[in-house]
Amino acid sequence: MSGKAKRSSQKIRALEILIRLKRLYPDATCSLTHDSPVQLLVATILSAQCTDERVNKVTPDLFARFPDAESLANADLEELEQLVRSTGFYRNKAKNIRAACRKIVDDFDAQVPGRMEDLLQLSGVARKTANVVLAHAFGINAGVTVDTHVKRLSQRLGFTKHQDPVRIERDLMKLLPQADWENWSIRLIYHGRAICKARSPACEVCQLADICPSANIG
DNA sequence: ATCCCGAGGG
DNA sequence: CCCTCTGGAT
Repeated sequence: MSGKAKRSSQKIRALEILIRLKRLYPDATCSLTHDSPVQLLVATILSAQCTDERVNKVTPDLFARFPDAESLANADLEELEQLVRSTGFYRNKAKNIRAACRKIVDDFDAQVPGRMEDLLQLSGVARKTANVVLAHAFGINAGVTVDTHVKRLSQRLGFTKHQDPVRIERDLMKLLPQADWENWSIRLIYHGRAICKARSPACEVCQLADICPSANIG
């Protein structure tokens, strides 16, 4: 098959997968609890190498104490560290959250910027976090959110051979219509959590097994 | 490439 | 014990 024909068939397979995942997870959405763009930004920074479930356990106390960019920008670092401690990497996360909020207050009129270019200037924010904020706080499909689940499932499904999240994102952006970029990410994350687990994928009950090159049935 | 880092599962 | 969880900076 020619390269062009191969890409075309991959696109068709990707859309079929998306149809099935929409049926499996019709109400899939961002599962980080938040009341504002800055709270979503902070929750997303905290979600690095940590389940959303655990992030959601610390954010109620965190946002009760520091509800907005101004209070987070002026937070006592030790107190901030203790509030986010159980999410892991807590020194980096606390430092990044405070620094990012200081920049938001100083340079962006205390409002989370709605542009990729600006978000990437905030400490602790790279494309993954920026894509989450743009998609769920601003409704902007700037790219494909590539976290550990999207990376693993996209590889297993045969849609990228790369390891670098930026290259994986580029492959997925070519593969999918822009309107489905965030649909892809959110559904793959749900499916990765429930079925296509890192350690022991449940291929026996996976609804994608018949069109997955990595499926291992019996 | 390496470091940051806690909590839970197997 | 080892691996994984919605990564990012050096």
